[in-house]
Amino acid sequence: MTTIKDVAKHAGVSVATVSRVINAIGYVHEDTRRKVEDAVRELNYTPNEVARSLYKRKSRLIGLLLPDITNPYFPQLARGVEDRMQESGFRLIFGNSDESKEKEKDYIQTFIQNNVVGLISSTNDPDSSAYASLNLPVVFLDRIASDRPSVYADGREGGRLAAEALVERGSKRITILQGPEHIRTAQDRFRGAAELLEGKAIDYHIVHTASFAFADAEKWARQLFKQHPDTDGVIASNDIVATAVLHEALRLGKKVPHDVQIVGFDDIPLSSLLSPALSTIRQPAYDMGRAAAELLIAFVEGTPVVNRTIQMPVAFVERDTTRKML
Amino acid sequence: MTTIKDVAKHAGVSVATVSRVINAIGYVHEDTRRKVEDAVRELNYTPNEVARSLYKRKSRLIGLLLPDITNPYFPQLARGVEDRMQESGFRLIFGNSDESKEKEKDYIQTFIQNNVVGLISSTNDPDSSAYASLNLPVVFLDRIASDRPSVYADGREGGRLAAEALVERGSKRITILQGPEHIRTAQDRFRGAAELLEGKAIDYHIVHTASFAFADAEKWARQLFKQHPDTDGVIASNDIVATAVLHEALRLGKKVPHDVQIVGFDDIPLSSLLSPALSTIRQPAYDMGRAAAELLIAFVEGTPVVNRTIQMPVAFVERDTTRKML
DNA sequence: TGTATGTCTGTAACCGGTTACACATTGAGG
DNA sequence: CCTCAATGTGTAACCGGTTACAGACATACA
Repeated sequence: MTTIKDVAKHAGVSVATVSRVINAIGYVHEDTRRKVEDAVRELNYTPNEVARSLYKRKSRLIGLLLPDITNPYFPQLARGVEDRMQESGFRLIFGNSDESKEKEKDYIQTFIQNNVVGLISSTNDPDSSAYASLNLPVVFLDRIASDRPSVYADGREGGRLAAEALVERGSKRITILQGPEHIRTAQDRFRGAAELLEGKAIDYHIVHTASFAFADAEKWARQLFKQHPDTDGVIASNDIVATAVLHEALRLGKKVPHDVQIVGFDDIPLSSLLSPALSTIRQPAYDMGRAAAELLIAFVEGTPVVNRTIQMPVAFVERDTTRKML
Repeated sequence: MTTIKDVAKHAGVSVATVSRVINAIGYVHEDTRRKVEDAVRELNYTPNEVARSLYKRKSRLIGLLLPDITNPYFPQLARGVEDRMQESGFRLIFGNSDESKEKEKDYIQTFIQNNVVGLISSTNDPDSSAYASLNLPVVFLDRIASDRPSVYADGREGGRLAAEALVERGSKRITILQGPEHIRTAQDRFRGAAELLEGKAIDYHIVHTASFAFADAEKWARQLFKQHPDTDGVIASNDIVATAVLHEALRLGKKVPHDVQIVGFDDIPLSSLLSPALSTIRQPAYDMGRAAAELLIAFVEGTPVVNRTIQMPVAFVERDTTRKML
């Protein structure tokens, strides 16, 4: 690899001068600058980021920690983060945490060891000491942290919208699948839906669920229709679970949306491709990723930040698992 | 941050000794070792990877370059890579190339600047100079490079299996959606299918497609049924395209699989969730990711490697877009 | 003419590790 | 008791950048 010394020798100047040229800092004579630039070009030189990072104690790397990139919701978040970071010349060190504190700690550890300048995380426990003790800017994505920077969607409004959609379209006996208790955003959705139904004095039941995995979701779907066979409206905790419910309903010979209406949450790409296509509450995942990146960059670069927590809007996406309104 | 100097002072030894203890290299007296270990624990010290990387000119970082993590096929590859790398203590710098040579070069550049020890890439042009001139181990994933390490699925056999499945199940007028011409694996699938149909002297048509994106796929699906309305069997270049074809067929009022049979390629998670569920040729994406990581690790660590190119088996997954055989 | 200021450049210390080398100590074997 | 190898430890150079500082020179101004 060619180093700054090679360039210096080739251009007949000192390394300090080369450094000044590359970073466009301090005084450099026009002629000298040209000589150095020529040398850089001829030797095809690019500075070693590691050496830079060592001296400055700062890299151009950002840590990104997601539960599981295989879950169709997260690639969009990741892509949003990546695109925005890329625009400002930051690169991502990426890890799947599988919601394991152990793995999370491990990753945070190596992030620090690699001098990352910031961290974006979708952890279930933003208030854990692992984050509090970090003297690095951290942005929580799709998660809510008390009093720490975060970007998330308005789950409560989403829950409300889902419930409202079902009620308006005539569901009388609604079942809410309550998402994992340890995920605050999931609980917000649940709360929003429950509040609206309470307000309208509509009868509803709750089925508890503990994860967002499809394999588990099938189990809860079966349980749902066994416990509440006369349900005519289901609010699922996300689109994966909604898909499982849809499948189970069809398997039981129910007509969707005639016999049962179903509303999901997230609007993952899959949702529009199902038959019938899934009605759902859309979260702007890609934009949330971008927003989180934007926020982190502001912290890293010391730009003043007005809103440290950003709540993104949600919207009801009407497809074919809810009845058409006249 | 606590450095090796702090530990040395705290333990009353030199930095060299601390280094020896951490790396378990050279002679260190038992008592000294304990003192150092205590100091490490008390100060909660972890070595700075950047400094290490600078001296050794090698990091514990691997570059991973995928076209687009948002495409549901790639997260599984990525996850396979990540899991295997994680087991050996390597971390990933991740980038989306969008099949753009520009972005690819950019990423490769910064990978090198960050002293990555290896690179896994799903590029469309493995033989480009950008890779040839690299003096880094590179493994091509889901792509075929002439004479360079790569991991991919047996596309030709896959194409053959797809065609065979349709023929066995009675399709007489088959249309093959030929995938993007610049993607070798896609062409292999096409070739495999065409060969089998030639062999059986079955009439078939070809519709050209240029990408794997869903929006485009819908267009080709419409074109397909317009140009060949009597088609009773479709071999799609991947599951995304197959999904679009399925939608279009249903929209046109065709019964699937009675009127038209459809076979996809990849077996992305979506496929089993469609109604009717998609019959497809399964590629073991997760395992391919793992295999690529495994191969790269062997190169990095200098382990002798017997097979530099690994072809993974494919299998026909029978679901509901093909007729049941008796 | 003397001094201050601005321009230009190089030397060397520094970032936090690793390791070559020198040196001291110990124990075994003759 | 001497020699030699094995063991244990520290000093300092090195990785490839950045930057504080000093010195040289030119120009402006009193």
